[in-house]
Amino acid sequence: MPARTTSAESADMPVPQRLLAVATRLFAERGYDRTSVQEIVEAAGVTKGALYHYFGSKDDLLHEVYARMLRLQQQRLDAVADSDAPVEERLRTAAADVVVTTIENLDDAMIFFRSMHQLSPEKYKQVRAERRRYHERFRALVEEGQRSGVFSSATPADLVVDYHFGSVHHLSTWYRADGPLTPQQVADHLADLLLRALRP
Amino acid sequence: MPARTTSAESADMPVPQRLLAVATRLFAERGYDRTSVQEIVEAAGVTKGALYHYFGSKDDLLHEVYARMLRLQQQRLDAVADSDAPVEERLRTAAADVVVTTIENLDDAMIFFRSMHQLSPEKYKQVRAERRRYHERFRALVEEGQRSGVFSSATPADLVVDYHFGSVHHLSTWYRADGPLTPQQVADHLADLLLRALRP
DNA sequence: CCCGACATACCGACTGGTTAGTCTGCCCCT
DNA sequence: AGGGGCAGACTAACCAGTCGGTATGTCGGG
Repeated sequence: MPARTTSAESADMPVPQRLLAVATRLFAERGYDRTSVQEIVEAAGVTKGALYHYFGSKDDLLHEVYARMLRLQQQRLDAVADSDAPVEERLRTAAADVVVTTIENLDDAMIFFRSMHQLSPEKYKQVRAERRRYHERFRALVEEGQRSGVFSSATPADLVVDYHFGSVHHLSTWYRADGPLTPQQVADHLADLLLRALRP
Repeated sequence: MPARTTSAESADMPVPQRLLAVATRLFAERGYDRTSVQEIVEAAGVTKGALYHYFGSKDDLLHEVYARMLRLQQQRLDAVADSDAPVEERLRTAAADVVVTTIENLDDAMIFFRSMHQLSPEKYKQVRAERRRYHERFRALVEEGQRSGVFSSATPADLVVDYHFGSVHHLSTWYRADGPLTPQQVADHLADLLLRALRP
């Protein structure tokens, strides 16, 4: 048993998942470019043969991380946006939710915002498109509130959304699990800042 | 005259500056790891000998970009924070100013937030330390306003600052020079959002 | 006024090491 | 007995950094 691996990425997990879990961690720690395929397979306790048996390329591994993250967040946003609570509450919930899920998957988020441009051009395009869909759904909430007068229209909805997601990206830079605030507390604060900025 | 280069990075600029300008552009376009020293020297119209005559390593080139950016922004923040305008106005000016200078040096900013972790450990530490100094100066403004009651204390100053700088980081992802808003307009909007979020 | 000594600026071939991805084949399960 | 799951050696392409060499310039002394 060489080079200790973290908790659940050990021997009992099926090889494909194990590879993905290890790759996620290493990409987050060292970055995509600086992580060699050799390092990944060693940490997963297999060889290159296994990796290329399940994945077409190193790039595929990265893409999987994105697909997983995008699926999760889009799903959760849709659920919130489709509810029939007042728009104020829907936005607050959505804004806080994306913060919590980002913190809970901080490795994925780190990779997302730091290594996105290292995807192959076509996969990059695809990820951008899905990202935009998410973004637009969120913006629709802001616009709805602005039209109905619940939110101030002083700032274009686009900018408001970019403002908020900027802080979400930024989370992986400063949030520490051993810090004083729980994910939920951070989320509540950030959602609160957004809603306060939007007060008429 | 091979491979057209952009405007001012051409033959009349002294070699060291030219190398730095070209490297900045390429790092922003393709990322640090994916830009080879060979590509840099070719685009600058010199050879490796020249590059290693002026710079100790590829890493040095990256560090220069950071040093330039940090110097500029710290200088501007200090000037604003030291003025004797009301804290509300000082914060608004500082918040808008960092947005404008970030947009005006979008390549540098892109590199900053995407390639920082590719610096050698000691240079990385140094950059982080200077960055923290900047951050703290900014936070002091928020805290001052909170103590004097001009700003709401609902959110810890730390979080407020991270919220705002998140959006600044994010700028290089979405801001386009050919978009509808001028840098100053974006800056005013973002500063406004910050100040509005801080209303008591 | 010229000559040699030394320096600065740069060239470009080379090296040692690393990398993603391939291929052949073994092993085990069905 | 046949195929999925994997091992591990191999290859071809790079890459950062080095090094000996050259061209141009500068300066002091005879």
